[in-house]
Amino acid sequence: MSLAYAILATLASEPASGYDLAKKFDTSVGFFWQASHQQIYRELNKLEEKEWIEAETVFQEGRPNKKVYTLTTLGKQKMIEWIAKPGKISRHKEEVLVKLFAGYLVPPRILIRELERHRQLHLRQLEKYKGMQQKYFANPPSLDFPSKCQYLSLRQGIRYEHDYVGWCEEAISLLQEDLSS
Amino acid sequence: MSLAYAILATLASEPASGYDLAKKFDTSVGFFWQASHQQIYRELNKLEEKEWIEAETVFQEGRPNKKVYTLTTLGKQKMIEWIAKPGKISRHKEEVLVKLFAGYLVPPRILIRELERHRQLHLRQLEKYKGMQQKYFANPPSLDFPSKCQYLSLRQGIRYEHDYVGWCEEAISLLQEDLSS
DNA sequence: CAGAGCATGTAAGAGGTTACATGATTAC
DNA sequence: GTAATCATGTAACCTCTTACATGCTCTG
Repeated sequence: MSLAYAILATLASEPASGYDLAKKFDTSVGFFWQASHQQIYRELNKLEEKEWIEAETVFQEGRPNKKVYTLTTLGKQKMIEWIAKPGKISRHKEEVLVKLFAGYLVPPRILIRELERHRQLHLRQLEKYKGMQQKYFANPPSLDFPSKCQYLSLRQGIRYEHDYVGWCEEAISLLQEDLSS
Repeated sequence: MSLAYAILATLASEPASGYDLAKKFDTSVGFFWQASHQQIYRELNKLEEKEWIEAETVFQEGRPNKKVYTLTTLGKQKMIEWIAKPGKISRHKEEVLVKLFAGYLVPPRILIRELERHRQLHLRQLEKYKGMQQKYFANPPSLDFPSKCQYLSLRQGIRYEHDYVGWCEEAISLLQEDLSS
């Protein structure tokens, strides 16, 4: 059900087509929710049927026409109700940790190599987020309420990636003691 | 596919029944991978068919019989191959952040209340993990290789929860400035 | 003229959730 | 006697991923 609300949340700030949404799910909204274009188009049809959003076809020259979706009053109301409703704690799934859990089956250097790879992937993500922070949210206390909300989403991403990199380093250095075997 | 490997990883350390596995997915393995008993039983059948695991029925008095699963040589080999194969970065989905992203639709106090709830849930989780760390992994450098691997999984959980609590506090204190509206 | 970007979809299958179903024993 | 624990499953449904499918324009 959360995908529906992630779409509504995005449409709340401005109307968008399925294609636009797919792009946002690769960047901004993508910090905390991912969805492929296939999922998005399917969900948009469902939401339109329920009349939480409405579509307007925009004719374009030199480009395919697009259907631009807008949040309806009903949709906005449903979004507000959902925000106010206490939510469950999100448990995350980490493939690397599954590997590590049975990591004693392979020589430590294999694990270290994989952890090093992940360290670099997360480091790259961290740099990207930090760049965005500097560019769009230079002075947090001066932001208006809507911007603060989105700034705090980005802050989560930054903290998470920073911490992940730290954990990789801790893990690598502990495993290095067993490198002889 | 990862659920299969999460089960194999668990069976690698000791044979277990579906019921035993379900319990572990609520505790230790549950730090980084969650699964319901329905999923587990379905997956166990698939893995038995592929001969990655094998079952032995254990007759019990006063209790229902159980099927205890063991990793086969093939299963162990598949697990080792999977560990060595470079994996993708796991992106996490955070419902609270979807709420925050459209959080300007509701008064700040609603958001603060929800963030406070999550702060407490994660704090409780953190205390639980810290307790486990003290109990089972008091002196990390002295641990053997297999224990180190499992210790590092727990460390991730601890870091994650600690950081999450920190983010909640940061978010709450920033939003408190808008509390008048 | 090749490749990237715009724009929208279908179909199959894997993964995951919720509800239903049974039945014995043990602890309070 | 009520609830929790042990033990295993089926069925329906929803969500998510991967692959396939089309066709136009703009940039290099």
